[in-house]
Amino acid sequence: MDNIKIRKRKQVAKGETLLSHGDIATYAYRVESGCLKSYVIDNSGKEHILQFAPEGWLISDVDSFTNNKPTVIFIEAIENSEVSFIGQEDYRDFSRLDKDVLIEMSKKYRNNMIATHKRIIALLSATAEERYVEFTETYPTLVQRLPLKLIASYIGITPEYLSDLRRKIAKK
Amino acid sequence: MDNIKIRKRKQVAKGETLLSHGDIATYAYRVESGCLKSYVIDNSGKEHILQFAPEGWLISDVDSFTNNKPTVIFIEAIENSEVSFIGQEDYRDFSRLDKDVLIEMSKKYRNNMIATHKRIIALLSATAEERYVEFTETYPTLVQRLPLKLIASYIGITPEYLSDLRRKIAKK
DNA sequence: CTTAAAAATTAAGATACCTTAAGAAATGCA
DNA sequence: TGCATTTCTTAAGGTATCTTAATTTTTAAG
Repeated sequence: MDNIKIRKRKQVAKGETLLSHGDIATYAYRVESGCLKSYVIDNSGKEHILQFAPEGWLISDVDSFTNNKPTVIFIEAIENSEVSFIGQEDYRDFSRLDKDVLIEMSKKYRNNMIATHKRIIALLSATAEERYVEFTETYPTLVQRLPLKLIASYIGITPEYLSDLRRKIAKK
Repeated sequence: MDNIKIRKRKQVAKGETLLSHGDIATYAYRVESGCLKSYVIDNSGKEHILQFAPEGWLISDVDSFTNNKPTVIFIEAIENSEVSFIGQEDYRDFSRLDKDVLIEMSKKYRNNMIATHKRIIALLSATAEERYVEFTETYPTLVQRLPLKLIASYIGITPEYLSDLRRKIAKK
C-alpha cells in the first residue's frame, strides 16, 4: 500500500481536518512530513486519540475506506504536514493487484494487527502509569515531539492525571 | 488461512491449555466445535480475555506465530472443543502462496484489524456499561453461551461490577 | 522583545470501578 | 435426586482516575 505509483500530494496546515465523523474515507494518507492524528469524540464530547502518524506512516479509517461506509473518526494535522493520497479505487479489487503488492499489503495489515493487539493488552491489563512508561519506550521520538496532552489522550487518561503520574515517577 | 488443506485435528477438553506464556506459537488453531479463549495475566495475577473463538474462528498469537518469538498470552478451551492445526511452515514465505490464498489472508487480517480498532475505540471512549451493551449486541450468541465472568473479563471489568451494572440496566 | 495563546502543573473534591467477603442460585456429575 | 462446584449477586469500604478551576510555564506570532 506504499510505493506503488506517483501520487497526488498536498500541504496540510496544523489544525486542518482531512476526515470527519460521518464522511466516507475516500482516501488513505501517507504522511510525507509532519504528523497527523486520528481520534474519536465520545458521548460527553471528549477526544480520544487512536493513532499518531508521523513521516512514513499511513493513516485512514480502514473500515470506511474499505467498505465505503461513514466513518466515526476524525483525521487532523497536528503539525504542518505534507501528505500523499491513496485512492479507494486501487484497492477495491484485490485480484487486480500484483502479487508483490498483495504481499506487502498483507504484511502491513499483519503488522498493524500485531501492534493493535499490543495496545489492547495494555489497555486491559496495565495501569495508567505502566501505559505511559510503555509509550515513552515504544515511541521515544514522539514523546519529544508531541504535547503531553495528546499522549495522555492516546493512553486513555486526562492530561492532569498524566501530570500527577510524571511527578510521582520523577520522585523515584 | 482457512480452507487450504486437510489438517490434523484434535479434541481439547474444557480447561485444557494449548499455548502458555513463554511458549512459541507453533500453531494457529481453527475451532471446529466448542469454544476457546486467549488471555493475558497481569502483574497482579488477574486474567484479561483477548479473544473468544467459537466454531469457525481462528485463534493464535499472530506475533509469536509469525515472528517465532515467545508469546505473552495463553490459549485455553472453555468448552470441550475440537480444533485443527495450522502450522507456521505454510506462512513463512508469502511468495510461495497462491494469489487467492494471499487475498483470503489479506482480507482476514484486514477484518481482524477493523474489529480490533473497534475494540480500542470502545476501551478508550465508552463506559463499562456501554461496552457491556455493545458486547451483547455484537455477540448475542456468546452472551447466551458464556459465563458472565468471562464477558466481564473481555470488556475489562470485574464480575462483581458487571453484576451491579446488570441490575442497574434491568431497573430501567 | 512583547504579548497572546497553548500547554503543563497543582490541588481539592467527586465518581467509576475495584476488593473483599459472604450468601444465593445454577450447573454438572455421581 | 443429591451434593459439590461453579457462577452470580449483594454490600461495604477503598483506590485509581476524573472534574473543575486556578496558577505557572512554555510556545509562537507579530
